[in-house]
Amino acid sequence: MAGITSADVARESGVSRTTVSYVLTGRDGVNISEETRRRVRETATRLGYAPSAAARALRTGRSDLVLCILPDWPVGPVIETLLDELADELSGRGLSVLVHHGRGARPLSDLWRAVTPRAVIGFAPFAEDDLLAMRQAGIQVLGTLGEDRQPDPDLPSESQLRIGALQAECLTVRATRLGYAWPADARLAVFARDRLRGVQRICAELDRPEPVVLPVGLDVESAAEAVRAWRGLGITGIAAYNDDVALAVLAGMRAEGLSCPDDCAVVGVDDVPAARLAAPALTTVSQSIEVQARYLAALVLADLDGAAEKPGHPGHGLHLVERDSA
Amino acid sequence: MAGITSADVARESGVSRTTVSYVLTGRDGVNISEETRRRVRETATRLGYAPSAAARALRTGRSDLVLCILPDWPVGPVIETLLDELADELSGRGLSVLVHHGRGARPLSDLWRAVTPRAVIGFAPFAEDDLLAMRQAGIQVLGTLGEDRQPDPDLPSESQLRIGALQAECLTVRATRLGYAWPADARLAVFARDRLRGVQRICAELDRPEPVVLPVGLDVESAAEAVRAWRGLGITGIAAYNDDVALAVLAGMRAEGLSCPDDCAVVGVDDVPAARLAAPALTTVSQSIEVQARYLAALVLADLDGAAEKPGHPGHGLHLVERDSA
DNA sequence: CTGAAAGCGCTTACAG
DNA sequence: CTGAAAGCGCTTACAG
Repeated sequence: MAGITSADVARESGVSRTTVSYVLTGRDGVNISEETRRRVRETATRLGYAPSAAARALRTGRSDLVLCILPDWPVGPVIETLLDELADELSGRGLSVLVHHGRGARPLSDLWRAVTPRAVIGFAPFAEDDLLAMRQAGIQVLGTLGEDRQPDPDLPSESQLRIGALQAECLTVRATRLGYAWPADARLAVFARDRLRGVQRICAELDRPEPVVLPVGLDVESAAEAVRAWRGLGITGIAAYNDDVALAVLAGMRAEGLSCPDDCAVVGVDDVPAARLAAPALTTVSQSIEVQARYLAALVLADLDGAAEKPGHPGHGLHLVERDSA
Repeated sequence: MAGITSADVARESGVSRTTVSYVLTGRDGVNISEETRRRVRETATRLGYAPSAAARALRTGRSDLVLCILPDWPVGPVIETLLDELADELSGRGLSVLVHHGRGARPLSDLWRAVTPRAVIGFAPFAEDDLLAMRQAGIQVLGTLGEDRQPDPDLPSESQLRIGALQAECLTVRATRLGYAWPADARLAVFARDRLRGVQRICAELDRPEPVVLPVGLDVESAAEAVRAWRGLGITGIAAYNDDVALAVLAGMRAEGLSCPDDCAVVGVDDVPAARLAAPALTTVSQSIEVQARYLAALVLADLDGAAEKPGHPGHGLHLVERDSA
């Protein structure tokens, strides 16, 4: 039992709970003597008083939390960094970021009610009724990239598309026929689909043949098999779903005695630490996390402040990191 | 405003709020006709009623949340998987896992009050007063590996020690003098220290010279510099802080024209996907996440059930994954 | 400038 | 078998 309530602070400092509340929540409108304010604050810290968030949430209908809903698989260092930066950005305004892994696997509905967050940021689309309920409860709902409209599941994400396009633009400089290394983990298919479409779009624009899609697991065997197949088709450029998959392709080529980029070029996505350390160093598409995090934070804060106009979208912040593999 | 309260459900189904509460929280002690139960439940779902977690938390002083406090840097795939498994394990009992990144950087005190969690799991030591306050509030506080005692910051973590020891045991088979590849990121020093101590302990036991500690950043340059220095000292086995650092060492050796494991063996930690894809495939120490997650979940649930005895510790679940680099 | 009082939505003894 | 009522701790019109 922590047990220190605002009533304790009031009694101890000889004022009413009203005054305690006014002093502690910092309402400037009310005139309270500087002396009283000082005394209340002093008592509060002396008693170790911290307001009950549950009571406050019940009363005001809102907490100081921002809830991030992640998919139910390990999201990798990029998202992790994003979360971290977002938390930093928001903590200055008294907002805490809470992350829930496992969207999809576990029911979401209870969670946002349990937290009554100020905003919810989804890293994968929400179910229609979840979305509606959150909106009705007055919660700000944001998509990954600050897309305020709920992304239509059938509509490709513009930034995923851009990722694939950047990969293809890089590869088509030297390669005519492209391969696409599809991730083995089925849960990644949503993103893979859109990235692949980006590759396809560029191929179509340049009148190149369709990219040949092959699944690549995170082991040498699986990758070597794909590499052999691509090789047989005369393919000399591979766009991989992400760096992990790209690293597998590199290992597969090595196992097959092929040299990169001479025999075949490879481009990844994410720029994980291992990318620059690979042999050859991996060319990859990187997202500038800071920009993204700052934009997300700005959106949340704009809503918090009841700002009329939203901050402008900073663009996708994607760029190619050219190294040796392509 | 969602606005559907238990009162609405009560009115709509012609019973009192008491009855609604009894039916929905599933108290078996009270005798309520099956017919009434059915009607209440039906009305609740029809109206889309979900109890206010804030009110429930205020009333009972407890929510159905388990709060995990992570350090303020990207924790890597191992912890991510652990979190995910833990969430799965706990969701069966109606508990949701919420993760907070950024321990240290941002104030913790407000957070656990805002969430009133059932349990808090810390992946880095808590401040003494935070710990005290949480215990006082009746919150179960657990360490990373289910260590129920608050780890003494000056006392090495037994499992970190074991990690280093496993690395050293593997390397000392062939190498006499060892090097330790220390992570460039200062925030990792807490763990690096204990892993290094594990290496030192084995070296001492075998009457080998002290390992030579050198910082290694996640780039070829930095690693190559360290490799040259170790080389000059006649060192032929390197224990790396984790797989990322080990990959850097491998890249550094490659840059220096050295061959692994012939010129020098390397052992990492974590078994990230890139480890098995490296050239040569990286020998590494792996933690069995499932065991760890299940144990953590069991601890939380035992407390929830008011069990007298705690589940037995499953051991550290560490093992060496032998591949080609050592 | 400060206090008494209502009410957020729930759970739970307690009385019928 | 079911309901009226208290109370969790807070905020905030409202009245002095």
